[in-house]
Amino acid sequence: MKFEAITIKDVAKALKLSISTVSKALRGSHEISEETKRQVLEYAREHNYKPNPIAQSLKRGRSKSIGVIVCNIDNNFFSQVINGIESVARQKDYNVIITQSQESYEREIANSAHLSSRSVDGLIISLSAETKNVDHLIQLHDKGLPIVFFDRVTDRIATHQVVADNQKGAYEGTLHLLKQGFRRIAHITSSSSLSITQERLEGYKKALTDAGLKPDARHIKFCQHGGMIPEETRQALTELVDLSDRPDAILTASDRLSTTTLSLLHQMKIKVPQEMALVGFTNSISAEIFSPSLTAIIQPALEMGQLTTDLLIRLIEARRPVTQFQKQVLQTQLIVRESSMRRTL
Amino acid sequence: MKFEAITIKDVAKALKLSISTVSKALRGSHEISEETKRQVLEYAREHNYKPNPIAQSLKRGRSKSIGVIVCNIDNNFFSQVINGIESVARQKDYNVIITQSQESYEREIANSAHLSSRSVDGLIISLSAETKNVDHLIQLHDKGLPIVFFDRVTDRIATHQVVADNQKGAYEGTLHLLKQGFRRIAHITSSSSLSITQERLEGYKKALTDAGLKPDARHIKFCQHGGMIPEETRQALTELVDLSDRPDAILTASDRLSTTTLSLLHQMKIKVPQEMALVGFTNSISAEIFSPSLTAIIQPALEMGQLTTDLLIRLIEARRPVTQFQKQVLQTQLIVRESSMRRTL
DNA sequence: TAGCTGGTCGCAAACGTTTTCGTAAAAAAA
DNA sequence: TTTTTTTACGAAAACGTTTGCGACCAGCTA
Repeated sequence: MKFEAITIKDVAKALKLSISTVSKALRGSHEISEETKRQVLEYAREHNYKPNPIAQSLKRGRSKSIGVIVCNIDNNFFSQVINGIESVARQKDYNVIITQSQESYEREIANSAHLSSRSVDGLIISLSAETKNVDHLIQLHDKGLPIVFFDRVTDRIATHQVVADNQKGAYEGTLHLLKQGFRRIAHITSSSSLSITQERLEGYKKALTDAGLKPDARHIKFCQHGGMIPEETRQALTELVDLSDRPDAILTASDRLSTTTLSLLHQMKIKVPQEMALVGFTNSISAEIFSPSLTAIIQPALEMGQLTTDLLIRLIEARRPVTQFQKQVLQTQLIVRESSMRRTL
Repeated sequence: MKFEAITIKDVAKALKLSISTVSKALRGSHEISEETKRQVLEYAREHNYKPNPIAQSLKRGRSKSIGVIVCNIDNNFFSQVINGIESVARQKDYNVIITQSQESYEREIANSAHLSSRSVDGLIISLSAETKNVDHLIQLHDKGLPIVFFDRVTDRIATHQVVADNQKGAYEGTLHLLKQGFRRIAHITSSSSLSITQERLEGYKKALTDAGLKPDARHIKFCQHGGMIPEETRQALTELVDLSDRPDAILTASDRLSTTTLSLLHQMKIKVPQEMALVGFTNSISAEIFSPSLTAIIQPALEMGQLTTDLLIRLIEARRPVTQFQKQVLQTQLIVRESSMRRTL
């Protein structure tokens, strides 16, 4: 199977011009007469000439593609972010190559190596739950690969970051539960090494403290694999439920954790919100039709993707080394629904 | 910003060998002595030499990447298919470039053109709801680009197809509703031009006919945009609800249609399943925690992605033109939950 | 007339590989 | 020893572009 395309050489031969003349004409060089340009452009259009992007990449040393590493595509938050990435990338004529780490450190390393060897011009990444060490990214960054982080970021690499205001989001979610009268509020969160985990945890603690409550370590459960292993979440929830002073509400820190927790509560026949209220970070488009409808802390996922990509492309196309880096912080939104109501609506 | 990598030339210079010797040594050619090979391999490993894939692509005329066009990534069915695609592609060392048509014919054309100009070695596609004409794909296929269809297929191009047994799936879903005692069963489906729409419609009709009921055209609603425009689904549902002999059950034909319909029923304060039962084609991982939990016809999405990719790669790597094409039909699975129960569980 | 200037265009190198072919030296056969 | 074969390597072309530079010609100036 061969896919034969017309090349610049064919155009040159047909028009009895040199290859370089054709090339310059196509790029509108001033060295070429208007008449010749017209001929070339016309012939190219008629015969549907498209420059071979691979040859261009080789020549220019840029591939016009960006790599993306997310933990999982099968998740509304990330798929929405990717929608944002794609929209900006397409508009600026970049390709997007998406890979999934599945929350695995190994796969994150493999993916980043693979992407860089595929000559992406830049990398967008949200760290995996297992990742504690970012040396693999530091190496790439030191070699000159532009990187922008979103969501799960690290300060060990000097570059742009795009995040939600996680602390505030968690604070508001917790505050809402407090206002509803819940007092023993637990927190199921992701790997403790993640930036989002730390920030959300702080917001959670701060809300409790501000309300005169003391955060209880037994009420805080970490899922090192970010909920990719269901058993992990089950374990965390079971421990909470078995506590002598069982919590009356839970704040979950991620999309997958939220849906898994709700699902497990169903299985355990624990009534939500009567026996256990729930507020979760989630961008699930179905949160409204959950049973009960789920009070959600929503991140502006689309915007995050767009902003991240915009920053990355600026980095890629910068003429001189960039030394000033931004940390963009976007606001979350709390949508109150049944799962956090003191009395069912 | 430049990303400097070590090239074969650097290796040659360092070892005082010619470029061709190094190249052959790296590929384990028999015409290079064991000693030289050892040296080259060692040096390459130590200095982390990676062949430049762009140069290789240019030389070989293959890019080791495959393009994917789906209507939407933000959807469990497609994201699971993509998981399948990715797993096989990665294993065979292919890159995957994912694009979304958003159910738009225009975008499908633009994406296919873009992907082919980006020199993908093959294309995986599930047609958009708006697509009635596949000339753009025929052109690419005629030029020699291997294509494999999944889910929403067309017979106008002679190539492999991977689909679910849509007719049987719809038949079983409808039959289940009938067995539960529902008699006025409506069907909300996608664009009538889609293969899946036709097949599911047939299954639905056959189940009714086999039960001695006559399919009623007023009970069948098409959404030309596949539910991407919420208003479209609302319109369809409203018309059904306003019928003098209002249906007592609905079979929805796609992931998005199912969740949207359930959501709209909530908004309309129509009790499910008491006033309106619901069975839907969906791969949503949250169907179990919907309110009520949603009876689902599940497609083996992961397998579909894997099979599709396997077939495509075989096509790409075929030494001689392939003339025998397969239509792989995978079985669906019906998961009965509350939304289709005559009496709530 | 001789020298300059602009305007057009082509030559050739370069990007990093792979691969065909040629060739020197070493080994084997005569 | 001479001839043939084998072994091990290098030169160069090719993939499709882009681009610096030189060549050529017309028209102009002095």
